[in-house]
Amino acid sequence: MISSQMLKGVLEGSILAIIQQKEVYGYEISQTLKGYGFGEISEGTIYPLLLRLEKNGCLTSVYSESKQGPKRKYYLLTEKGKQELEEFQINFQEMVKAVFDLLEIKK
Amino acid sequence: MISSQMLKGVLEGSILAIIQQKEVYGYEISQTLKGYGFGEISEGTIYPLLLRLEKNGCLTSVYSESKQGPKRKYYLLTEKGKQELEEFQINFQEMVKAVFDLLEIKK
DNA sequence: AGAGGTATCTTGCATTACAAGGTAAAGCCG
DNA sequence: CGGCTTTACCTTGTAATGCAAGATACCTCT
Repeated sequence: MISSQMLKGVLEGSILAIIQQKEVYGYEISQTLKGYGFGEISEGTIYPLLLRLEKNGCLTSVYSESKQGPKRKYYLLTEKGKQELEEFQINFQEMVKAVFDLLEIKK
Repeated sequence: MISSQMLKGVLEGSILAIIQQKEVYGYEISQTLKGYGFGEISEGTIYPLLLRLEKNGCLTSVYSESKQGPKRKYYLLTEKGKQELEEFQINFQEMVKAVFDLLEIKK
């Protein structure tokens, strides 16, 4: 499982990426992340992060009824959110390159 | 430049990797990291991290005179440090795979 | 003596993942 | 109906860690 420290700064971008793909709600995001191999991400992690991004202007949200439980809060990327996501992708690749360059030398 | 949050959990492993390659001292590590594209890593970041790893049992250190300045503190990996480094490599690759899988879908 | 580069370390702050817990709606089953 | 499970959202407090800022000290060159 991915260490909690290694997730910092990566989780936010990953969640933006999930939301870009389709309209989702918080609880669904935690399931999706698990499916991609992120392991069990606590709801105590996801909800504050979503609220932060919304307050931030990266996301907007809409409440919607559900047939099998309480209301769901669906999220959508704003223009700013899309920009953030692009910056994240560039940043992430840069970081991965730096670490790989470093690790490869010892082979 | 790589965001500060994205470094968390990555920097420790990267420093272990540098030390494995050769005996180095703290100040030199900051130069090396810059060379690999990590950007300017503050000494307020590196020294506490090194002390932590040493207290941790991952590193040992030796003071050595220098001809061009104050004494240098050289670091060496212990057996435990090598194990940590290997775990980091596995963990890091797992994380990168998860994020890449996620990002790739939108293409 | 003074300036600048080398080298180590400490203190306090900001960010962020998470455990733990709280609230509530819908369905199922006895 | 009454209790259990699942779904769904949120809050509070804690731990980890990168960093700015600053302190200390050695060496060389002018």
